Amino acid sequence: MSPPNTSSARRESGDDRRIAIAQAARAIIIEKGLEGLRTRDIAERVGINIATLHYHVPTKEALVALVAASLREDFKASAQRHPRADLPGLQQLRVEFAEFAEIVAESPELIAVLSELIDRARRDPSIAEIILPLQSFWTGQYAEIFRIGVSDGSLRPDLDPEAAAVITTAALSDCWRPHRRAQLPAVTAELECAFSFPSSQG
Amino acid sequence: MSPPNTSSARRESGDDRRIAIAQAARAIIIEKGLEGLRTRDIAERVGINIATLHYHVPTKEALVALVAASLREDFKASAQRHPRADLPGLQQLRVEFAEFAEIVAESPELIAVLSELIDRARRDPSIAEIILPLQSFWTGQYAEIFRIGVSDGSLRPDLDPEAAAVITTAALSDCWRPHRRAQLPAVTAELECAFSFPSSQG
DNA sequence: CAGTTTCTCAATCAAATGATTGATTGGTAT
DNA sequence: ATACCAATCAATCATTTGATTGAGAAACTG
Repeated sequence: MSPPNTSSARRESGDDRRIAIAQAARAIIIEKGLEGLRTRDIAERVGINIATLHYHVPTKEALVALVAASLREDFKASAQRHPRADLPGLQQLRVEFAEFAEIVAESPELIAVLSELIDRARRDPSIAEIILPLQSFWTGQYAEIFRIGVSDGSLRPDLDPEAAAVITTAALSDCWRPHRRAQLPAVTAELECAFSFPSSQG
Repeated sequence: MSPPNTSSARRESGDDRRIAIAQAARAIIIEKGLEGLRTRDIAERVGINIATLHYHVPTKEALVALVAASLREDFKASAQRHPRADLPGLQQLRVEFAEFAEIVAESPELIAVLSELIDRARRDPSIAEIILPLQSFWTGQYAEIFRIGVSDGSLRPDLDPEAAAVITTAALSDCWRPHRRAQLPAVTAELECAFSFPSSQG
């Protein structure tokens, strides 16, 4: 039994290990898709043996669920930032768009992992159970902003908050993709025009 | 060498074979994703030997490209239907939405194949080369309708056709997914409101 | 410290996977 | 009928794949 490379290194805790495994899996999904995700490649990237990987995450299915859970954790972290509840709806929308643009800039490739998991969610209820509520939550936040905007008169009175939220999140997601990224500013500007109330422009 | 199951069956032509292979692959992608696409499963579904599959489509990569090409063929077939060029922009938009709803109803699961290929396009230039032009073409059609609508006054004069087209196609694609399908009518209605010119409502 | 639990590893397993080989069959032209 | 080419097949290959086993090390606990 050869000693660890760093002879004085403590073992990572189980939780830290699983975080490292999830991060490695995410990186590989970005490169090769779920299609190319291999347990050995993950183990290698983390710097552990394949059996160790299985010790911490017993099946490949559990591994994909771990990736989904790690996305949920990330999402939770960014959901802690509250929108400025004192601002008119239209202003809140602008703030959300600016924050979204920041996320895209910080994590340009996260959409690849998300998209793969959304595709898998259709086929795998355990992934759907994690991913779909994230989507709903995100859409729900926009719906709430739209309701506020309709109430305060900064957004169109005939606007359907739920439908507008779907349109918005769909458009933003599409602009997260590499070949659409350059269009994000134009798309957010158009969304603002589309939903704002012309007689209360401000 | 055992005789074929249907002793009087003619051999299929190479083109017919490849069509059958593409269709079988599409069906399997819907069930299992690209992740679960296996050459032997395809061969079995078509009713041929694995070596025969390789005879017609030499590599798995070529197989995925064949699937993408078959989507392109489908798309071409539906792109033959011309929009009513004599109608105002807003009316054309309504016609497009109605036709889109028909496609969704006819081919509810096509989005799964499309989505998997869009994900792969990011990682594989040969797929991107097929899939991205399809997307651009679709978006371009909406942009053209928006330009017409701005000109004829049925749509908002401050509307950005390209951005509006991205928003529209993104929202429609999202509503093709199973968990969003019920929202398609509300979303198309909201898109109409968002882009129409209030003083020329008709 | 000793005992127990957790974690890690190399080696291995059984099956799957994309692909190949060589023989045979089907189809066509002369 | 023959020759040639296209297509098909069973058998096979080499490698990969998710997962397991059993021994040993590391960490924890009393």
